[in-house]
Amino acid sequence: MWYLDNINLYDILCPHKVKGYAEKHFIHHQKNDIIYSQSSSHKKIYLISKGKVKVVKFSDEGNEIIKAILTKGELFGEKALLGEGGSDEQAIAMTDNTQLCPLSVDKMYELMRDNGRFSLEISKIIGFRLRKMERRLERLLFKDAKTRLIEFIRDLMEEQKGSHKDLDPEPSENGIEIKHFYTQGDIANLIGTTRETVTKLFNQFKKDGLLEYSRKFIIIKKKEAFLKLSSV
Amino acid sequence: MWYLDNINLYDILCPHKVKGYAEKHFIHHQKNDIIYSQSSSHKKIYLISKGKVKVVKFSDEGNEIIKAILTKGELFGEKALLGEGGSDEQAIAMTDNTQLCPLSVDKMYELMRDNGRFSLEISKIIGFRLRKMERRLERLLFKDAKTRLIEFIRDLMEEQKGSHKDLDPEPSENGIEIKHFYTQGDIANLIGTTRETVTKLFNQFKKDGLLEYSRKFIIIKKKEAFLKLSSV
DNA sequence: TCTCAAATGTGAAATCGCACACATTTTTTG
DNA sequence: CAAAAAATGTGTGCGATTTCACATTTGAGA
Repeated sequence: MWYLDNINLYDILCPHKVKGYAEKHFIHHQKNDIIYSQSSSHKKIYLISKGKVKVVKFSDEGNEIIKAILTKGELFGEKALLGEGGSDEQAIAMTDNTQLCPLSVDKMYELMRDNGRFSLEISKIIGFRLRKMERRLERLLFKDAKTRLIEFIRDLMEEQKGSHKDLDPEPSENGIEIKHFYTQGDIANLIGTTRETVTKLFNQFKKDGLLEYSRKFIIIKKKEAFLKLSSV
Repeated sequence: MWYLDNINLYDILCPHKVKGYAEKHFIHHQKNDIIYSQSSSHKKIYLISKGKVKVVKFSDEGNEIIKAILTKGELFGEKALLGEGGSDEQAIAMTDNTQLCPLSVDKMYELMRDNGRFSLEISKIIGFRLRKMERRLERLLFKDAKTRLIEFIRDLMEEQKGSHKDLDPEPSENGIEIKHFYTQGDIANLIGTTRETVTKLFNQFKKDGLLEYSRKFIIIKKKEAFLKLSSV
């Protein structure tokens, strides 16, 4: 009962919404809008109700590191809970008509104080994020670029299988179709390599008849053979 | 008031301890004892009251990845809160006479439900861990091994400055003395390089008169020059 | 105090994937 | 629909690290 993996914050925030957080309190953003950058000392946490959001950080040298790409039902800006000293993290809307439910840190504290279930869910969300980060780090440390790409795709596959249990995730006709919204550059960033390397790997896979790549879909033709390519 | 960076869970757990968690409920471990490995389906969270604990994960190939090295006042095993599906993480005592205060997940939930302040602190602890992980990842992505080592040492320096405000962290006599308990192998693991590379870098630094290295101490001779070595 | 395993030191050879420099294709936007 | 901007495709040289193979030192435990 408490051990649910799929958290739905809407359920928890619903009563909160009712108590005066009507529709008009949602905020909307267009593609590439900056929702916040740390410099503007933001003190809000956001729950995504529509669209996609990219949380990034720019290193001193101007490199972009993608911390997370989030969609409906997910939460970001939770670092505001930690108080000052945050890095210059930015949140950017990736789609038009991105709809967010903003919560001030103070409101957040209030909710956490009053609602045990809510606090727990927040802890879990941050915990899951930590776990994901650890996986990313682990791969970066021990696997080569090819393996990292394969595991990234495998994760995509499993996430998709998890979220739409109703949909058949495996139309045996053409292979396994994975819907996605990453550019090769994004993928490169997430797995810690260069865009060029990702491109070359995808084309290698394609040439070997293992998968098809397009902007919106990855189709795994030969799952077993593909997964087996990972080093060790 | 809520924005305290240094969290002391003892303050929060004290009432809890009083309510029946007397001294006898602490558990003790000797060096290299395995406190838990995920396989044993542990359902506990631990607060360290004495000693040091290393949380590691072994990858499929048997490589060790150090997730965290923790000391008094810090908390681990919090992934138990997330429910099943954890990786095969292990926690190992690094020192003799390591003293821990174990809390069952259920007790934890109970505490979190009843005590808003407590929940918040837990969220913050996990949040700080996440932030640290992100820093580690960022460095790994964009900095070379030398820079990573320098920044690792700088972090050590700052942590030490932060925790003992009473102690003078800078005996101008010889330089800045940093107490530590890492082997070069540990450091290599934490910054994502090989032990050999760390050795060579330390010796390079020593040769250049920038620092002294020993098992227990690192002494920064020329802080400015040393920090300036990092690439950009 | 002696022993032995763990930690540290060092060099030579091998290499992954990055950086760079473009060409081509696709998508967005006015 | 045309023009500009993003995203993708591809080759080449190079360089920071890894790997491997040992030597030496340290310190914990018996």
